[in-house]
Parts: sequence; structure tokens; C-alpha cells
Amino acid sequence: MAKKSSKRGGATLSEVAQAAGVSKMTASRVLRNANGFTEETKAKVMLQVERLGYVPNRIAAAFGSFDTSTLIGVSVPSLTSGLYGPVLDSIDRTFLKYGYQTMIGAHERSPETEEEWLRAILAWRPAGVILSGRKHTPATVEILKAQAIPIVEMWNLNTSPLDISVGFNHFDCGYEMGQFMLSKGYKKIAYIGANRNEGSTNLIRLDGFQAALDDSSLQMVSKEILVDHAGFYPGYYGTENVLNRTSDVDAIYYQDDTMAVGGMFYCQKHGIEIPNDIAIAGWGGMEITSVLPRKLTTTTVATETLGKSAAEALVARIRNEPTKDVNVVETRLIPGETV
Amino acid sequence: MAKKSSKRGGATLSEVAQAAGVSKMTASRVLRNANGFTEETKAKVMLQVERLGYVPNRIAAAFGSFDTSTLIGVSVPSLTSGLYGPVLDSIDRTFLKYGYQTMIGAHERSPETEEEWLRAILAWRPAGVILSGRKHTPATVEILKAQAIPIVEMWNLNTSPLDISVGFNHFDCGYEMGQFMLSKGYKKIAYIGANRNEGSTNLIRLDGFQAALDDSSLQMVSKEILVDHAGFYPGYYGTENVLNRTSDVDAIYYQDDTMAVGGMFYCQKHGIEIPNDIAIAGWGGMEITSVLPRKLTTTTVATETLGKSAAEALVARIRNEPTKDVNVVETRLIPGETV
DNA sequence: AAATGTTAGGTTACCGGTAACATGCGTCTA
DNA sequence: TAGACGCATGTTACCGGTAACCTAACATTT
Repeated sequence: MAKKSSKRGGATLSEVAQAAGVSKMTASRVLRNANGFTEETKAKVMLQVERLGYVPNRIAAAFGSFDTSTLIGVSVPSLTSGLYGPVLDSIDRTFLKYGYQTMIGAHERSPETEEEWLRAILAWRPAGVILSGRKHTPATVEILKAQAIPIVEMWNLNTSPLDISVGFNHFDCGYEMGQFMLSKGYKKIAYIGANRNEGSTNLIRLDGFQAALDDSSLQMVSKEILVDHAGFYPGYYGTENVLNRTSDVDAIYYQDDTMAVGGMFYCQKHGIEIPNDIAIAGWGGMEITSVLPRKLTTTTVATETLGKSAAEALVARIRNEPTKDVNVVETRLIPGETV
Repeated sequence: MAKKSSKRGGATLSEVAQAAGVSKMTASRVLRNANGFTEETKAKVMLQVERLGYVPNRIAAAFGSFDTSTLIGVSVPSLTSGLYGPVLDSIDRTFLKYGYQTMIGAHERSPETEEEWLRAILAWRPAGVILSGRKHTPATVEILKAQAIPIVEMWNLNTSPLDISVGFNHFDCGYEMGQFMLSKGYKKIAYIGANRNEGSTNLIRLDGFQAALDDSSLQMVSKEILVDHAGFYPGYYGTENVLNRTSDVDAIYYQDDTMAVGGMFYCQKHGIEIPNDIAIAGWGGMEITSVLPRKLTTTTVATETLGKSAAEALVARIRNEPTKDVNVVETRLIPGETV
């Protein structure tokens, strides 16, 4: 009977309107809570909405008028990392509160994947996008300019953002930790990290750390950057590498807490005392630090705040409310007991 | 000049077609790689696509014909958990390979949030959805039936799924671990977990574990289920609670590896030897286990496989290819050295 | 009482693609 | 060589909402 069933399941607005005995425009007004209808009319419409199990077709709505998009694209390097999870949770919750849906993509730390993802997401005409990572392909920048939509660059603080930047000052994190280590008298300092590509913000922390050492004219004794995701095992393994190469190390700065914990376990296994034999420090203030036998020296970052701020900045920009272009999210060095 | 600029940035298909000197239908065919055009025509169209920076409007496309949706909704309890991350990464990658976009939502372990999210996502008329968690509200089930779209229930194995189930057999995981502990002679066994609500699949593992104990007519000496996310600190804290309550415990089964590690740290701090004084076991085979001084007794789960299988099953169903309704993803008990 | 404003509600056109069908032209077969 | 066929391409209608505009009824002002 149904000729092709181009329509699936749900009723359409017209059907709801017809059942309620009003025009579909009136039904539309009721559902959008625009004004121009009586309580009585509203009741009639809502009754039919309920009865017919009407699910609005956001596609048609978005199609008709571009300003109505409730879609936000969010790109992160990875969903696996311990730190992006909380940020995404926070972003997701915040946008939900404001009535937006998020479409998350993982670009695996490659600007090319990011570009590919961006093309896909822009095809859905989102109201705005959140990007992370510091490098974009030239094409990415071109496309974004052409579409002229609000953009938040998140995670790394960018003083000349495409549009809005919300992030941590990674350079300062590294610099501060470098100074802290130096102030404690360490002289034979190593760095251990793990990166999949050049654009990673972790390297900015290394730059800051290096700068602190440079300021004291101190050479780093060893630098190990594994081609891998940051994690417990890379930390363990990286430590092994560094200590096999140069036994003369008195402090190690790790890319993040998971790697630092990996290093701690290596030291524990090999009878190396922390911080007497070797001092270690991480970054991120991850949950595991709360159970370590010795409080880890690290930098805590407010992932929840970052996500919330990024989302709120984007919403404000979408709504043409005033917003700062550059937003720093606070980080705090925790002295701990391992340095 | 532009009257309202309802259009943003990009060129439309009509503009591309006009520039190429063909009808928009022909341009559409070229872009969709449908057949019915010469190489020469294709070249003309592609040239203009390139020149004008054309980004197709997926909304309009999806609007016109419902079978074309390339959108997949994926719902998980949380983005923060260490285990869902890899699953999502894997899902995302797999769908990308098949030309679908994913829209991820976190439902915070509440069926009500899941329902809310589902309504939002269905408004976008996705080609299919992946849900996790075992409980859905009655309304959720109603809505899904009305929409008649392919569904994968993921994470927990469900022998009578709404459509397709891809998951781990949590009951067996628990049962196996129970048997394993019993086979090692432990008699005073406790369980420590952390849940935010009733629907959590973790409780199924507990059921299985309990069943193994029941089979040997053994009573659990203590059971601690914190109202929290699973994590290192809840594991630490839960252990403290249990051991303060009953010192007479010789083995603890934890909800997952993070909690087990938290417990390990508690024991380490209090001079409790593992496994001599207390045996511990976790679940998940998380990355941290690779650096522990003593190999953790746990159950490894193939998160990558789960994500890939879930995505592939959904794609097959969408394309009307044959698919099994119930797909078990393997789990493996790792004896380790802590039991 | 006429002019004016206000408000609920209807009408029309359109967003940008794609399915379905129509057309026109060259090629092959009987 | 007529007729049938195949193939590239054009034409039309439509998807489900919403903006913009219009109308009619009633209230308010002068």
C-alpha cells in the first residue's frame, strides 16, 4: 500500500497539525515555543505530539534555516587518552545543557585526519566546531574561513587563534616544573615522552622545560621521545632506555602522569629510591596519583573547567554574545614528594 | 547586497553544475559516483568542485532521501572510563572506513539520560545506533521500535537483544574468576565495586562471581559497592573499608583493574602481602597491568575487537547483509601472580 | 465611531539535494 | 534501414520543516 515508505516510523509535523486541527505552522510555533498561540491551542498540539510519538526531524529543520543548527563538531586527538575523556564528558554535558548535540571525532594526532574529519562534519553544517591540537593543514584553515563558523581551539593556549582559544599554557607548565626541579638542586635532568607526531602539544611543555634549563645554562642529560601513545608502559620502558644509556641521571620529567607512574614502577622494581636516587615529575594530575605511596610531583590541570569553558565560549560566540578570544585555564604545580 | 545570506560560505551543487555547464542532477551523479556520465563530464564537474571549494550539504542529501543517512549514534555510559575509550576509538575508525560518521553521547549510566540522548539523535535520522548498558526505559524501546532502525546493544552480551547484541559475557567472567579463586583454596572472599546505578553491567560479573561461590556453598565475607565511578581511589578506599570491617579476608575480587590497583596500593602501604596475606583480582586487562611489580590476576577483554565487531555488525544490518543477532566477544582469564 | 494596534493563526515559498521519469542520440540487430 | 536498445543527460516533484508575509478578529485610543 505505502508506495515506497520514504518515511520511517514517526509522524510528521503536518500529521500532528492535522490531527490537532491546526496548520503545521501553528504546530511548529508551539513546538519551538515561539509565540503566537493560546494555551488551548498548545494543549491540542501537545496532546497529538504525545499520542503520535512525534520525533521532530532536525534535518529538515536545519535544512530550512541555517541559523538553527544545534550541532557542534568536536575534534580530539584520541578518545583513549586519560585526559581527553573528562574534557569530552564536560563538553558534552555543557552543550547538552544549552541544547546542542556534539559530534566527536578522533584525529589521531594528524592534521590530515583532522582535515578529513572536518570536511565530513562541515557537510552537516554545524553551528560551530571545537578543535584540539596546535597544527592544522593549510586547507583546514581555508575551509574554516570559507564557512565562517565559530571555532574554538582547545587544549593548547594559542595567542593568535583562528577565532577563540581555550587552553592550558603548556609552555609555562614545563618552564615552572623546570625551575622547580632546578630550585631543588637537581642538575642531571632527563625528559621522557611519547608522541605520534610533530603537532603534539606535549612538545610545548618540553620547550618550556628546556627553556628553564637554558636559563640556568644547564644541558639536559638525556631526552627520550618514544613513538607511541603516552601510557604506563611507555613510561616504564622509556625509563629503562634512559637509565641504560646514562646512569648519571638525578631527575626525570615525564610527559604525563601515566608515564611518570610507569617510571616509578621501573624504579621500584630496580631498587631505585624516589626522590633520593632519582626525582620524578609528571603532568596532568591524573586520578592514579591519589593512591600512590608517595605523592607525585605534577601539574594538575582542570579538565572539567577546560571542557566547560570551551563549550561556553563557543555557545557565546554562536549567540553573538561578547567573548574573550583567548582564555587561559589554570594549571597548578603540585610539589608532591617525588622531587 | 546579499539579502539575508541564508547560505554560508560554500557553493551549492547548482552553482557547481552551472559553472561546469551541466545540470545539477549530472553534477550530483558525478559526486555520488553513480553512473551515467562520461569521464569528460566528470572532469568538468570535478574541476569546478575544486575551484569553488564545494562542500556537499549532507543535511539536504539526508533530507531528500532517508536511506542515505551516513550518521550513526553511539551511546556509552562515560567517556572517562579507561575501557570505553579504546572501544570508541575502534568504533569510530571502523565506521569511518565504511563512510559513516558517528555521533557519540554519554549517558552517565542512567537509562533516562540515554532516552533523552536517543530522542536528540533520532531527530537526525541516523542509519543506526549503538547503545551500551543493559537497561533501557520503556519509552526508549518504544521509540526504537517506531523508528525501526538497526540497533546494536554493545558491551554486555544480551541473548534476546532488541536487534543485535555484541558483547562480553560478564556473567561468565565473574563465574570463572570465582572458580579460579576457589580452586586456589581461598575461602574468605570479598567483592569491591563502584556503581552509579542499577543498570551497570558490572553487577552481572558480581552475579556470576556469586554463583561460583554459591556452587561451593561459600558465603561472601564482605561486599562493598561504592556509589562512585570505578577508579584507583575508590579501589583504595573500598579496600580500607572492607579490611576495617572484617580483617578476616583472604581474597578480593574487584570490579575492574583500576580498583584492583587501588587495592594493591592500599595493601602495599599497610604491609599486606599479595597474594600471601590477601589475593586480589581485577577485570579488564588495562594497560597499567603491564607495569605492576606483580602480574595482576585479571580478565582481559578485547576492546578493539568489541568496537570493530559492533560497528561491522551494524553496517551489515544497515546494508541488509546477513548478520548474527548475538555476538560474543572473547574474554580471557589471566592467572597472573596476585591470586 | 473611526483609526490604530495587537495577537492568533493561516499561506506561500523555499532551503539543496536526489528519485523517478523523460528525452535525445548513437549503435546494434534483424 | 526500421526498430530496439543503451547510455548520458535534463526535467519535475518532493522531502519536512521554518521565515516572511498576510489576514481576521478583537481591544484600545482619540
